[in-house]
Amino acid sequence: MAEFATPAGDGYPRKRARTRLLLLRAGLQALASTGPDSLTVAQLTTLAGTSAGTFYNHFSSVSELVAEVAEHLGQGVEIATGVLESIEHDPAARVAIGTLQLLDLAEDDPIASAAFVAMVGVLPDFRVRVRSIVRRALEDGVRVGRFDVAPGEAPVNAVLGTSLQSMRSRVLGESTRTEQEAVVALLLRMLGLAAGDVGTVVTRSQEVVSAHPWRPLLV
Amino acid sequence: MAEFATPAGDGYPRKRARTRLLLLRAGLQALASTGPDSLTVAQLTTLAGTSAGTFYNHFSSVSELVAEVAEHLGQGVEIATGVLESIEHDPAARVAIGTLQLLDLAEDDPIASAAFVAMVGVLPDFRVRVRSIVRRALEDGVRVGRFDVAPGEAPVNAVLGTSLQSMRSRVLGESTRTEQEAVVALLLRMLGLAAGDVGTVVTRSQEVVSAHPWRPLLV
Amino acid sequence: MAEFATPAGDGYPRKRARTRLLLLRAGLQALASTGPDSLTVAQLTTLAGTSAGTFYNHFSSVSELVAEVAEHLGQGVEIATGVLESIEHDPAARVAIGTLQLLDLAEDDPIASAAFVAMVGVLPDFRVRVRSIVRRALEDGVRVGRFDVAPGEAPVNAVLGTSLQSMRSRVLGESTRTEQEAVVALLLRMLGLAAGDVGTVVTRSQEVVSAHPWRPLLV
Amino acid sequence: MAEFATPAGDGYPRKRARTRLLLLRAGLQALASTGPDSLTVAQLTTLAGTSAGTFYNHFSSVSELVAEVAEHLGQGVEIATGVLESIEHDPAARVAIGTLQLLDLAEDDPIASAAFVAMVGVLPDFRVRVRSIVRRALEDGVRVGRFDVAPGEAPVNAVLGTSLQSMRSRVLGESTRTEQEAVVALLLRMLGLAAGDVGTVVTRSQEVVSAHPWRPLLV
DNA sequence: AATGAATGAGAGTTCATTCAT
DNA sequence: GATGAATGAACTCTCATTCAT
Repeated sequence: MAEFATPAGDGYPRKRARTRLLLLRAGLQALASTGPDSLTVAQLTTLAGTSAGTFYNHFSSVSELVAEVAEHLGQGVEIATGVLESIEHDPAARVAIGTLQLLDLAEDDPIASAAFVAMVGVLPDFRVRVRSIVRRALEDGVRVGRFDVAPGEAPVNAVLGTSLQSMRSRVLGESTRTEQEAVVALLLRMLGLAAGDVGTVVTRSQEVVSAHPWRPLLV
Repeated sequence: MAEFATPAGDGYPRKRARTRLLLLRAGLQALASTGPDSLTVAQLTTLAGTSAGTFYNHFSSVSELVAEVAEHLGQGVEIATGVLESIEHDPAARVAIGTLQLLDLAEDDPIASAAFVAMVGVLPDFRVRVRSIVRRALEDGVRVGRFDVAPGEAPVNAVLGTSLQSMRSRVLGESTRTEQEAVVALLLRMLGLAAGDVGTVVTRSQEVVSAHPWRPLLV
Repeated sequence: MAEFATPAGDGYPRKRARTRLLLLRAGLQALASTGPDSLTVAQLTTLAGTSAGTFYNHFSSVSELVAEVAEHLGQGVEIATGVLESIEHDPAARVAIGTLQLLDLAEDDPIASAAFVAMVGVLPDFRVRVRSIVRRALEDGVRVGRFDVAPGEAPVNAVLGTSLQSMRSRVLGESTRTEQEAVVALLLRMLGLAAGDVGTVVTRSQEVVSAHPWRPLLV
Repeated sequence: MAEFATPAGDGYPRKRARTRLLLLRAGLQALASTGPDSLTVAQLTTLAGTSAGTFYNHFSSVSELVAEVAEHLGQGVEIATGVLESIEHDPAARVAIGTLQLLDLAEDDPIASAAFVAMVGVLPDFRVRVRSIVRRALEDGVRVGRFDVAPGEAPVNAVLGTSLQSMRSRVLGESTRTEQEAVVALLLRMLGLAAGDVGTVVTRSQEVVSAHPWRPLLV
């Protein structure tokens, strides 16, 4: 599953931080299978191997922990986006790469994937954040003439909905890994990328993803 | 919101049936804002204007009620699909019409829409049912040469994900009614419908939907 | 199980009485396995094949029904005692016969037996009634010189306790039918019956019981 | 009433153990007046002065608590039996002493007595345990020639039934303390102890009981 | 007379939260 | 800082009881 890096350093602060991380990881794991409202403190502390009292030493409520998990994940996505923008200037490829990274995540870390999908569906802040990233990528694509879509939420919903549904489908075992390329090709065609470019972009994006896999590693 | 028709007839059975419907309606309404696992009997009975004891006269658990709501809704979708198949032979138009009906629902009955979206996301049986309908429509389109997609789950996920995300987006107030056509146009382009046909199909589908609005009215 | 005789006659009163009997029988049956406090209306009406409303047409509460069952049973025991006094003048034999009748009941009608034992343990009125019968028999035996015990509750408790415990033991399958005679012989020895008379009394009592089996048949 | 010793020691474990004991004591007390199936958590926690949540911190259900009370009591009886065997070698005296101890309990701790009687009547495991003790004592008496009864359940039922009924009778105020000796004398005569020995055994047993009173003190 | 739908009080059980250790 | 015992509110479910049919 997604990992929260254990902080280095020593002494008390280090132990405290470690416990906090254990709880955040537990939160991510729990969110994979349980809606944020059904999450219980007992569930979290069992997964984290700590006690109820300790939980409240770190968070004042479950929803606070959930918010923090979302914050970490949101930052992770934005950081990855920043990296992507610095290494790939073609917006079409960026969309393809981002999508492929998400689909890869569904392969390699079903727990983090399920949590990610659920959070987009349910946490308004997280949802806004992810949508903004998608929207910006599409606008870039239109601006440089790679995409042909009217401004608005329609293509955002299409890209986001397709990606999330494909992730969920993979996590649930409905679809197979081999369909990843097909999904990306459909998205590019939908966005109006010239038909002759679709194959090229997909292929190149695959390579980039191999070199830059993404994991929602949260500190 | 979606309506459950009040049964005619008289005497005890009628009263019993009416109460049951009040509870089912309450269930649909509650599912719009609360995950199926967070639903409480108190919530349902408050919405339905009955008492806890009465709830258990009709259902043995909340999840039984949820299953029944899902069953009703699933049947409603299938019936609507049957009607659609009988009045429209172009699979591309059928996909467009179905999508428009869902987007219209998001306008006219946000509660039923939200519940519908949540249920596809969370209830396995319901999910399978809806996916089957989508898959069949796409296969029809490919068979008659209107769509150009490889078999598999990728296009199912794309169509379903886009539609659901658009519905949710509309319910949440993120997007506007005027983007409905854009969504459908994107879907048709994604499925490989000849570019010149997209506009025609969208326009005609709009007309059909005006004449045949859909409401998940459950008996 | 113990039977409540269905009243003859016709018209409504007859039907009403029949329903009442069905409920009383259900009560007896239920008391065999459930303490009077754990008895539920639903249990009774299910056993009786009627509805909750009907129950309240006949009894104002479960405890009223229980009291009525006890009253019936108490009268039944007293009637049987009267019969016994008229056909057998030896008090020792009367004690033996009464005990054997109870032990036979444990064979032939475990349900009525279990209910009987439970009721003596738990319903004060019923308990008093049964104890009085035992006490009178013992006093008679002392008066005519068959028994040799001091007045008081000690022998009443011994006879009653031994009989009830033997019944329960038989109902639970702990002991066998063949031990009936042994129980009676122990009782007679305990009460001080001349050793040489025990065998004779037991044997003769067996014969009487064969000719006069007892069933707590309640009208 | 019977006492559960408060554990010494300190810190958390001690408090936890104390609460547990409060609940067990409450269980014993409640069992004196209520059948095990009618016991409620509210009843127990009121008696124990704790809250419902606390109850479930210690027991997963009422029946688990009941089982534990029975286990404690059963062990108490067995320990007392062991002591008795070590201090008194005459089986007839042992039976007399055991009975007297129970009858004394009815004087001194009506609550524990009532619970004891109810438990023998209703809890299979407890019942088996107590019967075994009685059976063993009787077999010993037969083996050494003090008792004259045929093997089987009949004398077990007689001794147990008489003792329990006498206890109950005393608890209910039907009989008096002065009848204790009479009960024991009846039992010894019933078991076939030589008539001339009965008085001696009773007298000596009284003395032993005075020196070794029994209380089902449970740790 | 019988029925069974509705009711709400109460029982069992869980869970967030506090606090002494 | 971590622990886990205690708490009570909230939830699920049952059941006695009423009443319109």
